[in-house]
Amino acid sequence: MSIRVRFAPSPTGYLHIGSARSALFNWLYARKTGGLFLLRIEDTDLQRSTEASTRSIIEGLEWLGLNYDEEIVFQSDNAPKHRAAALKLMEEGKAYRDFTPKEERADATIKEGIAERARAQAAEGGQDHRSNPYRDLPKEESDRRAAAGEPFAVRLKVAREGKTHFEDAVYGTQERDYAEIEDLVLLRSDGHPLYNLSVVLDDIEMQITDVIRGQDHLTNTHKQILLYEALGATPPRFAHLPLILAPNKGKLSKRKHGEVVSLTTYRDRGFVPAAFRNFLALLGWSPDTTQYPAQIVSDHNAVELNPDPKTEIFSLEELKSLFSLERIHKSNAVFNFSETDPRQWTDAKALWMNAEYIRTMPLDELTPMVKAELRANRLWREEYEEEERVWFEKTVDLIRQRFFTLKDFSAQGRAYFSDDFDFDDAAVKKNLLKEPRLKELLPALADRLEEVEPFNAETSEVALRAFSEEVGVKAGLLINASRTMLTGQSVGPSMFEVFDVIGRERSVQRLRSQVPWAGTES
RNA sequence: GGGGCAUUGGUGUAACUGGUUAACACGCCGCCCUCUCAAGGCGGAGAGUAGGAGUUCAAGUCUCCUAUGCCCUACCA
Repeated sequence: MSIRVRFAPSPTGYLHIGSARSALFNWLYARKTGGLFLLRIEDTDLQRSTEASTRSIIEGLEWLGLNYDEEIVFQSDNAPKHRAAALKLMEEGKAYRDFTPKEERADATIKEGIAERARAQAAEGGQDHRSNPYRDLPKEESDRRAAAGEPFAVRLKVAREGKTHFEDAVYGTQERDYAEIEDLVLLRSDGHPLYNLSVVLDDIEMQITDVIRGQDHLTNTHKQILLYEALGATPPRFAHLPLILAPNKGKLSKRKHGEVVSLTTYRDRGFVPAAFRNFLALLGWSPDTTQYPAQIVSDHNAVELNPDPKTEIFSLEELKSLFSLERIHKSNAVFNFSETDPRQWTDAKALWMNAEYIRTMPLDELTPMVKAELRANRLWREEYEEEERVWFEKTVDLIRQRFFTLKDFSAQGRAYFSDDFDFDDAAVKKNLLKEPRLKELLPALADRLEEVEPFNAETSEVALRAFSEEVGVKAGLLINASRTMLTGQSVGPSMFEVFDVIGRERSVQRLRSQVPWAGTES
């Protein structure tokens, strides 16, 4: 039977990077095995589910390049079936009506409530999960009370003796005594089916063969196994993924950590999808490096692996071919970032990887992203597409070497695409104001450059060096001053390459500008 | 309170069925290159594998205990 896996997020907010990684692992597994990757939106919590979240989840998957097969399943559509299944279990004597009045509890105190109740039970001489008074209520009485309109929840009747077990692809053999599992609620008293029931039923219906999900569901799995058994279905294989934690090893949540946990943040802050995907893949999984530089077959295509055993840069094809459930880790991974240092707003390795992709990826894959970035900042000109395409690509290729995100193209890179750019104060101070003569030297340099023919990196260098010798100043002085005049910054590519790309006309014009000196006269 | 899972430099990870001075990537520091900043090259600091006990000729790898963290324990998902 061919592999069928699913990604089943609940649309109660942005797509969390941990969920994104679950999606990625599912996708990789499906693509590697030639199986199918399905999407199911678990929108059974009507209050919290929003259409906007659903959209953002789909967008996020698309951004990461994780295409799904078949139609999206909305779990809420299946609620009637889930209800019917629960009722059927009841008829078969595998579930029962619980007429205990519903206990209302505030979300905030729920954890305390659980612990408190457990402690109380322990004090009474041990917890007995089979002590529900309605568990063995005669059928006639149960039916009568239900018919009379008394509200009830439906609970699974867990056997008194026995154990559940399953083999987790990551965590190994898992076993749990029935005594430790309560008679879980299948249907709320308002008839609403609950999570464990819905998941199991949907996974059966979608013929899921492998459930790959967060480790937070590891213990829930035992309950689900019980349901598979009650329903007479074969459980799928399970693979639980380690969690992604915050730097303090605590839970990574939007409430506490803000936008770093949201996948869309990475899109909005200039990440290349392939880079972030690559980074996520290495959180909780690592390839079997002993296989390099072997050629592996995936999707029936031979994939040439990067022969460098030290690299952690993997293309999608490489990830697909290298991925295996066996090499997923058991321990949680820390997502390292600083909440106070803006330069470390996200994991340093992710940032490095993004820079690595930006400077090494094929130019024709990068330019569309740069185009989108420039366009969003009104820096894009249609000429870049046609008559100035060569210039555009040359410029992108030049400046990408020291950029970290796509945002840099419109920020630090602004001066290459527009005459309207800002001067960095520190740069002006360091490269221009320190030497008063520059105010006259730079326009003079402009005069020289105007005569150079042709105008390019080599000729501008010759001209500048000759000029510096003539006037008796170090070439570096003029070079650094020029950089600031032409780009507003103190750092950037080799100055002569910059001259070349900015062009004679704009270079000369900017060198003659008095703007940086304006207002500095004492 | 009960149960489950985990624990290798700051972070991500490696280390075949126990076998030389615990490896790599990111980060950090230094040197080289140099017009700046990156990149690149070279080098360095940083863990004796959470702690303890045991098994063994030999333990990061096996066993037990402790600690810590995370998850579950809900008519949430």
